[in-house]
Amino acid sequence: MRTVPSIIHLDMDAFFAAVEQASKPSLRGKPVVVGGLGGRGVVSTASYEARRFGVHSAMPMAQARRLCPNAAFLAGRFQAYRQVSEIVMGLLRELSPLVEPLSLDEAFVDLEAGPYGPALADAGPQEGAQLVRAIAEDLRADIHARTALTGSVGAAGSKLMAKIASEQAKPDGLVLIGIGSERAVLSPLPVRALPGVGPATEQALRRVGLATVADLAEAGEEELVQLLGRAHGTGLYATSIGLDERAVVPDRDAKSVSVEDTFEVDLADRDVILRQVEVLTARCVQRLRAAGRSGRTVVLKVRRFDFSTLTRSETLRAPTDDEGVIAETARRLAMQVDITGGVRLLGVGVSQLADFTQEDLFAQAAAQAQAQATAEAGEAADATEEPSEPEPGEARAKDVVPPTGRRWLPGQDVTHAEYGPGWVQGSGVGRVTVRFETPYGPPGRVRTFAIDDPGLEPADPLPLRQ
DNA sequence: TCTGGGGTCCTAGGACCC
DNA sequence: TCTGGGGTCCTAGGACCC
Repeated sequence: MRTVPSIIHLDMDAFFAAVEQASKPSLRGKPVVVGGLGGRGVVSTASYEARRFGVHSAMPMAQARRLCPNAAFLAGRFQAYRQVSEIVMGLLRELSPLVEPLSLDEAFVDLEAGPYGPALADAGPQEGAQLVRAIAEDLRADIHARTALTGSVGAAGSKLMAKIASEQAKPDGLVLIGIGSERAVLSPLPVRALPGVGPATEQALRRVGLATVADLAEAGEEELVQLLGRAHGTGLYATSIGLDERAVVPDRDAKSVSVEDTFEVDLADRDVILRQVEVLTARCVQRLRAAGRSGRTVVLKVRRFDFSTLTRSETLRAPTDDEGVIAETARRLAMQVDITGGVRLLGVGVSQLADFTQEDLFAQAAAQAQAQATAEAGEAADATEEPSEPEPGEARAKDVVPPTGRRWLPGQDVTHAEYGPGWVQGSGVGRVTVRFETPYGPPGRVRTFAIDDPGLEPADPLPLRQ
């Protein structure tokens, strides 16, 4: 048991949207919505200005446009977000080696394992809390100095309470929850405020009259297990009384790698679907290899026209990172699913990951043998089918990039030979509109070009601070 | 113009082994 | 001859999180 609130949770405020506003001076103080821009896109992050119109994460983009037509709607720039994230995580690692990132914009830090650990251990509850407060305020100031962004920090004696504290600190704030005051803080909260309680659990609890965290604590472990099952029930009961002993764990290895695409138009043709499965596999394998991993279980995900979702998986005899093997497996799985009515999403994933090292030569050999076998099996199967050549110019869904010209996405970084760095404000009917400004200057001017203007090129994101 | 993409963890049934 | 229980792996689905 800690005597000092030495676990902190950092949560950057409206992260993606805030990076956009920091990058693009003309958008500061204005509603900004980052997300999928296609007909089936959803909001990833809305700036606080856009939230005032009711726009929020996971909302269909079409609805966001209706609610806030004057917002800037931008595609995500993950390269930029990653760059900023690395700076922020670096600042956290100065506080402790125990940094556990939850996403690009969120992390736990255990201060006791870092340079302030001894001081925190020696301090009484009062000075300890003061020290944590000072550390956290310095951190927030450093983050702003280095990235021009704000983050909110919660500090407490457990991950659970630190996370709840950072939620209360938003935006741009700091909240400490003193050791011993956990239950007082938790009790009045709606169950939905607890991590792990989503719409389904909230409903299940509401049906038996449990609405607040105090209600859960009063109901007791027995009843919650009855209601929600062993793991969820015991976990939720512990949570309701403020019990959480989980350690801050850095460097967690990924357990799966997957890639998926929702298509602008449902796919109805089996051959088109198989082609897309291959495209997805290529992307999946690229990421798998980049991570230096191999996988043993191949998973195909299909979302049908009616949004019903199914997965089919196959476990190989040995882990592999061979694109041919994984593609053949995924294709085989895709042959098994009923596609009547059309398919709106396809995904390919790999799990049961292993590190590919020298001692895996056996596994590699086995994988190759398997590849051989499945290729032959595939040929045998194909022979019974009518192999249909893809028609040239056949309408293939989605990400088939137009053969000529480039696709300019709103928000994208560009540079022009004459006008310098800027970003794409919009494009259509053969034109692209660019605003020329940088994170370091005043709002810039807009110019319009032909989409194939030879002076215009995609560019890397600029750092937010010079 | 209904509903993204990348993950984690849990449950449950059947196969298989001891 | 009849009856069994536990552990692990595989597969499918679902809840949840950011």
